[in-house]
Amino acid sequence: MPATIYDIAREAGVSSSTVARVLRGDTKGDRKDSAERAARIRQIADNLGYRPNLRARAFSEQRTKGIGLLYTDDAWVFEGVNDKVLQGLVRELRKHDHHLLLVPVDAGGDWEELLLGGHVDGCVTFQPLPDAVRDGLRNAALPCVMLGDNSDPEMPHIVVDDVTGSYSAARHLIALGHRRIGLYVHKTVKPHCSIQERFQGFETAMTEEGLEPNFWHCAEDEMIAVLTRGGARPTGLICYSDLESTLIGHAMWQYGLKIPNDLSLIGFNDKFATKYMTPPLTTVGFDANKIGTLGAEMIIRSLTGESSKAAPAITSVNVKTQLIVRGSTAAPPRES
Amino acid sequence: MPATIYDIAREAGVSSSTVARVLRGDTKGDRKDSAERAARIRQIADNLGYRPNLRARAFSEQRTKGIGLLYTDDAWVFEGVNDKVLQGLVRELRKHDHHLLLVPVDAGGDWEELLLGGHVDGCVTFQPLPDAVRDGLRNAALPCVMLGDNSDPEMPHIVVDDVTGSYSAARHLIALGHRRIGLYVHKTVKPHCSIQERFQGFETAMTEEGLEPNFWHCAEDEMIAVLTRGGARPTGLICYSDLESTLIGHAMWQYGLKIPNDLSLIGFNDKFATKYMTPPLTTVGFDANKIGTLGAEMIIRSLTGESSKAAPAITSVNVKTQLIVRGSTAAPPRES
DNA sequence: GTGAAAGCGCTAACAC
DNA sequence: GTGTTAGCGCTTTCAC
Repeated sequence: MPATIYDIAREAGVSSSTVARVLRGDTKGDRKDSAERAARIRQIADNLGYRPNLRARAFSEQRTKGIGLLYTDDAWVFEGVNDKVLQGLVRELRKHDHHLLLVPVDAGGDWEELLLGGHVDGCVTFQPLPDAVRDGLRNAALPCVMLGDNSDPEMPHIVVDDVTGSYSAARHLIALGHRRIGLYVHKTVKPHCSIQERFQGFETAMTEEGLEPNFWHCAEDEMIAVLTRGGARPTGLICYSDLESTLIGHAMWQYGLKIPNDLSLIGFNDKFATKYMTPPLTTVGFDANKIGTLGAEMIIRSLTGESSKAAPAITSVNVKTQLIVRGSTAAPPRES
Repeated sequence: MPATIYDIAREAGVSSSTVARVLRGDTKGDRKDSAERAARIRQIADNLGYRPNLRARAFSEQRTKGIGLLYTDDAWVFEGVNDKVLQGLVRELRKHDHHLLLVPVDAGGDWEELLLGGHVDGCVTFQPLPDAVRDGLRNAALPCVMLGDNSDPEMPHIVVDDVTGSYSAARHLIALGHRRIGLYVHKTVKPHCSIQERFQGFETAMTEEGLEPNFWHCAEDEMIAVLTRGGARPTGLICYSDLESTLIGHAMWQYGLKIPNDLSLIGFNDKFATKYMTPPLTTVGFDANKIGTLGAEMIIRSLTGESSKAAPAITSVNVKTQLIVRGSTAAPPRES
């Protein structure tokens, strides 16, 4: 049975409130006798191996210091760059004495009791939330920060500067001499802001040059069929993420086509493995860890409700992207 | 202000315990008046949007239904196959009405208060724990299950059948005609059971054939130097994980050497991307999701303390491996 | 600076 | 089957 403040109080011959205050460090140490008493209390606490009971504290303070990470798609959370986001998020939350809970919120997730029962003080999301969840959070007035998603204009969010990212990717291909360039999104990626914005940057670059912004949102087979047909096939392809790049790169290899000779390929996210692809992948990177760190700060801030002060709550952050040129892009093949 | 059982009790004109009982479903419904009253209570609870306060419940029940995932190395948790383990773990825990907390336990993790303060009922680990953490858990009598690690013989664990996995990998290479075969572990991988056991299976296969079980535990540069020297270099390499395979495969490509023509390569873990490598990687796979699922069941069981009954507590599970033969292995080059 | 006491919302033991 | 009551261990007020 772990020691409580009462055990300490009894042994020290003081009241429990004194113990609580001392252990909280809420004592000035003006008077000499007080300081001595405080030292003794601390000593006793130490001897007894005292740890504050966090369940009791949570009950009393009416908060758990827990943040829920809400998600519907397992693969999306752990694959790709989101692992880095998650790392940054957890670490930063711990610094602020908070912790992260993994909460699937889809059909089988059984999220209602957990979230609305007050087991978390706030949430963070990686993906657009199901409507039911969003309404639930709103009713419960649970603060929420969206990471890599701005599907709900009322919620604070952190997104990647997708427009600039895809713009620079397209520009890179154009500079190499490509004219038939496409943007490819796998059909399993649900429509959301990132797709739109990556298209927008791409489109801008293309129309600046009077080129057609080809767009595909389909299964890989379909995309591959387009890439392997003769004649006016694309010579450059910007992929929505490194996943598409992997699939396409692999298919090209199967068809005996070379990257970058036959097709220049650009990915998105710069996940770890892409620099070891054959050839290493040119990709649009960004500081994923920072997204997590910033996200943690934002949710913590909205918990403490600093928004009411002079500084208004930060509601939108845009993380810069950077094109990382590696071996998967080159001048297009000569027209034969 | 959310409704409590007292609000419901007042409105229904009954006591709070009756409300609690009814909402818990702990009522037989024998008597007619009771059933009616129960229905009315449920109705009122519904109208008031009642949710049980989990903080209060946790305080009262002296448990949070939270399980901590303890780790020291961020990359290790989220990279590789552990993402699948994690998915299985979270989902299964949710089925049992528990949830998962991510808890870094290294120097900056600040884990003590969280774990020893009773904010979790048990733990799961992916890696050997720092001694301080292990002692802390033991003192606090916190149940713990180790996943993919058996460094502490006193703790229940789930491991992969590494011996058989590496044995079959070696056997595969031998059958293809290889004689100079090595096992490679990256130097960043700390010595632990998996390394030993993968070596053991490998060694057994090699000595059965009177071959030398070459072993390297070093940086990739060093390994690559060995692989690219002339003469008696290895023709087959079994890698500790898919990471090593990726690094080595990439280096071979840089040196203009072909896989599998110049070197047969085998990975471990069968992570998603390996089947899209060029060439697709032959690898030792296993059901990572199942490890998570089983792990969840084990920790839940140890929480409810079923071990005291007739069935003894399960303390060790071995997950089967399977060699997945793809394009990265072939007959060795002819001796020139 | 200190102590007494109320309260957080639920569970569980007990008397009716 | 129902109501009463006593905790759970902390925080927070309010006298002193």
